[in-house]
Parts: sequence; structure tokens; C-alpha cells
Amino acid sequence: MTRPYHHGDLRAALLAAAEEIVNRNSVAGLTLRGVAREVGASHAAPKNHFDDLTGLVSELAAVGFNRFADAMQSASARHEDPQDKLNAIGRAYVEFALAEPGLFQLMFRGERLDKTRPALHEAMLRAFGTLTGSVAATHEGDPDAARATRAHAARAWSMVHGFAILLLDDRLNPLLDAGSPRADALALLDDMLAMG
Amino acid sequence: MTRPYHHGDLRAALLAAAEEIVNRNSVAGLTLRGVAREVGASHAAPKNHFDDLTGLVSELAAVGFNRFADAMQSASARHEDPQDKLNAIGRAYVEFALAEPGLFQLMFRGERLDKTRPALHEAMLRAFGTLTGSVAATHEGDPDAARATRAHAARAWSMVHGFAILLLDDRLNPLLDAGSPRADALALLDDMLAMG
DNA sequence: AGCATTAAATTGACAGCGTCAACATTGACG
DNA sequence: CGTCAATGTTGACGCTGTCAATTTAATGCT
Repeated sequence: MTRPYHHGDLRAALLAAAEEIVNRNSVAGLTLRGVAREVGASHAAPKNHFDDLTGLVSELAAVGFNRFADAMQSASARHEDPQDKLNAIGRAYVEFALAEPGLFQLMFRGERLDKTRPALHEAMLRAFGTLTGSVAATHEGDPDAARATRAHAARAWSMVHGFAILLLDDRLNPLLDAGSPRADALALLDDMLAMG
Repeated sequence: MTRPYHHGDLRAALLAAAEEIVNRNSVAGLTLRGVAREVGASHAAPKNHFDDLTGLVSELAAVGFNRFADAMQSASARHEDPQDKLNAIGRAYVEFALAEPGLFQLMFRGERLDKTRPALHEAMLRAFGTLTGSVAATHEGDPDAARATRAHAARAWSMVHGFAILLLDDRLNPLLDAGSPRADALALLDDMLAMG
């Protein structure tokens, strides 16, 4: 089995290797040469498929945002009431961050993200659109709802995002049960969502 | 306190240069060799004062967290009512992030932070203690307040932190006035805080 | 078919980075 | 005055991203 000069689908292999590395070593350990090494390609091979490190990170972030949007939409679809849908999206938001912490942090590392890349731009619109759209659905029929809807969306989004970030960074520990902080976190989130 | 011989106080000069670089080039442009170059020292000079890059970043983060705590305490002191104090702290949280975005992002970049460093550990306790303490003050006299207080603290903290992070990352733009997003952001925050 | 063009992958080089070890200089203290 | 620890410098190593030049494979054209 001699290795052919041209890999069958190097682009997909590089993306898979990149995700595996991020899951193992966190985002700091993600390197162009590292992913190339992982798939047995030369150190400059990624240049052909992604222009540079920003390109690779951005394309992987696009994959992540699409999976993220899927998770939120699927959670929302399990409920009928608009408020239940919104709460389910909030839980899915945090659960995604806990399930794929490396990928989640990569998706929100602004400095190495080129948001003008079509794949990433579209995936971000999809993910954030489901969240803000679900908020808007709870304001149906409100008169002059624009301002309240905007504040509601910003509040819900900020809350779950901040919670996820602080959680991944081990900063909420003083508020969590020392015994099982991870399990306790989702119970705490439910309390937060129940406050309205 | 022994004083260095050639540069006067190289440690302070390095910290100042580091902050200046972070303010100019964001956290990605902060390098050990860069700060050494800035103050005219050799490339390995920082090793004597901070062990490695993590050390420099952590000490700078400690400076930031102390300034952060000062800002929140000073904002809180301008009000009497516990709820007003808490809202003022929330505004100060976001205003600090907007005023020193590079430093703020450095303070929350977990991977290059050694939270066991005494200076950083203490500064973080101070900053987060003012916030959670101010939340607890709004629950004085409540029966069975422990659980509600915990959820309230997590919610308030997550909300302002998520808002600050999303704002710095230009992710709230779809919710902001395209004309003056910066000024609009604080108005939006007030609406969020007013929701309770 | 055969040739030309393009895409894909490799090799080699360069500068910048963090970090370590070895060495030099200084100020403090006995 | 002499020793010593602290502070700075120099040089080296391997790692990284990125570029230019080159080789190889696939594809298209006539």
C-alpha cells in the first residue's frame, strides 16, 4: 500500500485531524504543521486547501457552528411552547460547550477567525439566528415589541454564553458544588432560566 | 526591596510595556521578546522577573483584575440601594471591558493564566467577590436564600460577562444600532438590567 | 491519442518565537 | 576587601507560520 502522491481527500482529513487535536490538546495545541504531520502529509500541504492558520481555524469553526445550530434546533423542536423552546435552546447552548469545549472555545476565539469566509459567516448566521429567532417567537403579538425583544434576545444570549465561558474557564467554582461541579452546573443553569 | 542596577525597575517597565503592547496589538501580539525589545533589554531579560510567558501574562492579569475590582467598587459606592449598587457594578463591568479591551481579554484567556500565582489569585477573589457580594446584599433577610442567591449571582455575572465578551467580539452587531454601536450597547445593557 | 495546463503536494528556506544553559556584571553584606 | 546571590546578556535549540521553487498527478483541449 504505497501512499499515493495525491491524498484522496486531504482537506477533509486535515479538518478531522484538526478537530481531534483541538479535543485533545485544546486550541493552543492546534498548529498547521501538527495537523499535516497527523495525516502524514508534508508541512506545507494545508496551504493548498486553507490559505493559512486563520483559514484552517475558520473552516473548522464553520463546522462547529453548523453542529451548534443543529443541536439548538433539535432541542427546540422537542417542545411546543415558545418559552419552553427558548429554555431548551439555552440548555443546548451550554451542553454543547461542555460536550466539545475545545471546539467551542475555538469558535469564539475572535483573533484567529475570518468571519468573512462564506462558510463561517453562514454558519454563524444560522446558529445565532435560531437563538434570536426563538426569542422573537416569545414576543408574538406584543405591541411595540421591538425594543423589548432586542433586550430580551441580548439578555438570553449573553446569559448562556457568559455562563458557558465562565464554566469552561473554571471561574464559577465558588458557586458550584465542590463534589460534582459539572453536574451541578446544569441544575444551576435551570435555576437561572427559571428566574425569567 | 532590592533594586536592579541598570534599568532602575525592569519588572515594572516590562509590565508597562506589556500593557501598552496589548492595548495596541491585542493579546496575540504580546511576546516576551517583544516587551524586552520595547524597554531595550535583552531577549531573555524577562526570565528573571517572570518565569515564562505564562508568568508575565498572569502578573499583568493581576494588575488588570485589581483595576477591575477598583472600578466595580467605586461604581458601587456611588449608590445606596443594594439593587442600584448591583446595577452599577454591572455597568462598570461592561464599561471596563470596553475601555480596556485588550487587557480584559487577556484577563480571561485561561490557557495562558496561572491562577495559582498569589497576585492573580488574590486579585480575582477581590474582583469576583465584589460582584457576588453585591448580589448577596440584595437577598438580606430572605428565608432559604442560599439557592436563590446562588442562581441570582450566576445569572448576573454570566449576563454581564457574556455581554462584554460578545460585544468585544463584534457578535452583537445584528442587535445594535449600526450607526453608533458603542453608545447603543450601554443603552441596551440598561434595558437588560431593567428587566430584573 | 497526445500535448498543455492546472491542481495538488513536496522540499527547502527564512525569520520570529519560547526556553534553556552558560557566562558576565552588579550591588549587598559579612 | 571578598564572597555571593541577584540581575542581564549571549548563544543555541527546536518549534512555528509562511513563502518560493519544484515535482507529480489529473484534467482538458484539439
